[in-house]
Amino acid sequence: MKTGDLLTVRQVADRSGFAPSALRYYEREGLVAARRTTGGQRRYERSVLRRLAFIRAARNVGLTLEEVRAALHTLPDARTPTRADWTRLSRSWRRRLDEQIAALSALREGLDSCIGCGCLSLQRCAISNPGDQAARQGPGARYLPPPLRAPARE
Amino acid sequence: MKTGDLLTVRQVADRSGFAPSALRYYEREGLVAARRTTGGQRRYERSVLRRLAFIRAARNVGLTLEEVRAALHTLPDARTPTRADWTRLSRSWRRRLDEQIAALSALREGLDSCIGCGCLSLQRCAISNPGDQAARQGPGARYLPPPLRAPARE
DNA sequence: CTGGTAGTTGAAGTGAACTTGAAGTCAAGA
DNA sequence: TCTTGACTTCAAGTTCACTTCAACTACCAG
Repeated sequence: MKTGDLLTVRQVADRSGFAPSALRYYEREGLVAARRTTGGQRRYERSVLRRLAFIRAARNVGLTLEEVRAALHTLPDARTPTRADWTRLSRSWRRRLDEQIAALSALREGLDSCIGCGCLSLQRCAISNPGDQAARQGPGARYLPPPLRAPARE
Repeated sequence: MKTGDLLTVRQVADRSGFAPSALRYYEREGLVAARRTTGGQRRYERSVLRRLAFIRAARNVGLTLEEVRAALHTLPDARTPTRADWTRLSRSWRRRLDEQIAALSALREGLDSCIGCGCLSLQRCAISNPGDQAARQGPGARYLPPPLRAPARE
């Protein structure tokens, strides 16, 4: 199982926590790259692990793959990204986290004062109408997607 | 457009913010109920609005429809749910919100101390491994889904 | 009674993020 | 060299929460 300092797909899968199928998918989507053996098998550089850590972190924070791709495209192709590169990338998450925490806190406030008291009003409820975008006139509020969950255990 | 005190699908859609198609979907899924006219058209009782407010709130908090259905099934069929019924239902959200906020805060801590400093480690990073479920051996960490977002504006 | 808007159904489509399956190829230890 | 397990590709399937479509029917103001 010696492969110089290049990693097989299984090794990367084991160390990153992503399934091989996900790694192939990410490659198709341009999120990670791999070299090939003469026989066409993937061989990953070690730096892909940090990249994958970034991807997982970003997903956990709630970014879509599209956003992740955009972020990764701001990294230099030529050289291995430095600490400063990663720091710059992660700065935008900080803001996002702050916003998400604020949103959830608002919801919790609303829970105490609104649903907790039983008023659960369509017009004013902070939970059914977060951010006080109360009773949108148009086509009505769109889908507001899923949250951060505990990692699957099984 | 007078319909006694029963509401048409359009009226419910306008007042709840859900599209008619979503209302039909929820009915198929057993989340809301409607009576029918002799011609087969839906007529909703006013109480469906509170039920829908509950559904939207739960979705915003991040519950799946499956979980919402489970929650709604604990409501009494016979009588109109009381404030106490709704309060009981919403209590579990409180816990969920607390957990989500805690998770995000942990992520933010991790951001400052881990990615912020450039260490971004697969083994220890609080962001790529939330809750310190570090480096799961098995099939690897599963998909950890999207966040709470700002409501669509368009 | 007529016309037009609003409503009905069932089936199929959407999009994100992958997974699964079939059919075949490569790598490496014995 | 053989064999076995790891790997390859491409296409299709999965889940969630709906939306869209086609074809048809109901409701009700005039």
